[in-house]
Amino acid sequence: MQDLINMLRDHKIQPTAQRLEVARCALASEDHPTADEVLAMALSRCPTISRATVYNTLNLLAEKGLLVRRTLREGVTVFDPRLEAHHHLIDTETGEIHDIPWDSVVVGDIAEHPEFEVLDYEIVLRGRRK
Amino acid sequence: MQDLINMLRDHKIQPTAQRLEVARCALASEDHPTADEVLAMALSRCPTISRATVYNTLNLLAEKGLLVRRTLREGVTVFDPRLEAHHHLIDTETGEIHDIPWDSVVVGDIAEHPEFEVLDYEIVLRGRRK
DNA sequence: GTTCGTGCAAACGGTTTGCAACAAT
DNA sequence: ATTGTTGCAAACCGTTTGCACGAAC
Repeated sequence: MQDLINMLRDHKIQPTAQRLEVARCALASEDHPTADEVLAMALSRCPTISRATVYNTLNLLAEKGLLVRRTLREGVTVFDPRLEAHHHLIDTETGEIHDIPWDSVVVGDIAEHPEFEVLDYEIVLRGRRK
Repeated sequence: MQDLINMLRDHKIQPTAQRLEVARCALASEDHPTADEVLAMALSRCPTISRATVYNTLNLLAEKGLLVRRTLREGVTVFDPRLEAHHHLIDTETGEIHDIPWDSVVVGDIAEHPEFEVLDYEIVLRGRRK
């Protein structure tokens, strides 16, 4: 708890009750929650929190580098608390997003592109439960 | 033109004027247009076409396998007429999406995942013009 | 008392849907 | 006559924004 407060302070975010709750839910999540899913989680402990505050806070956390916004699902933005590079596997049946360690996919070489300098890449795998 | 009609017929799509125009715009596109971008293109030749028809037709074409819906941009679905496997490079400055040949990225090995059978994967590269 | 964060409601943008008019067979 | 397609408008859903109230320094 105190850790959370310090983490927010370190990133120049004033720790309020609502922000702490949003951060707690989003940063601890093993999933890749949408804003509405974070709202649902947060409401149980913080029954007056509003959708706007959740959106504002998630965007603030993303802006300050504590979360990453990702476009892995159609129509919604999901928030990813894992900051280390990794890939994603999307369950084709349920839509669930799972993290894949960076090293579990060996990318040999990315051919020089004549016009672009490649800064970053990410692999999206799709699969189904065995 | 006749080719287009046949292509639609082959996929059990009744070729109407509007559908031909949407197909023409979307399938010939080098870009990865959004529905609204297709609408804008289609309107010049087919001035009465409606947004609903464009959406319906694009979804129909995707359903029948002539187009692929992709979630490469936040908030919008883009339509991709390239059916062969390929990757994508997103210009971090402009947001433009470019196709990357499948072979230009050598993926060595995807580690066996204990719980999932990987059916498919795709690489999203991000970069900027040199 | 000023600054900043909150909550509500309205607005917004992309997308889907219900429905009445309309072809086409 | 039946079937399927169009265009409009309304609805929908995720997200952002304007604004007044309220808390904290």
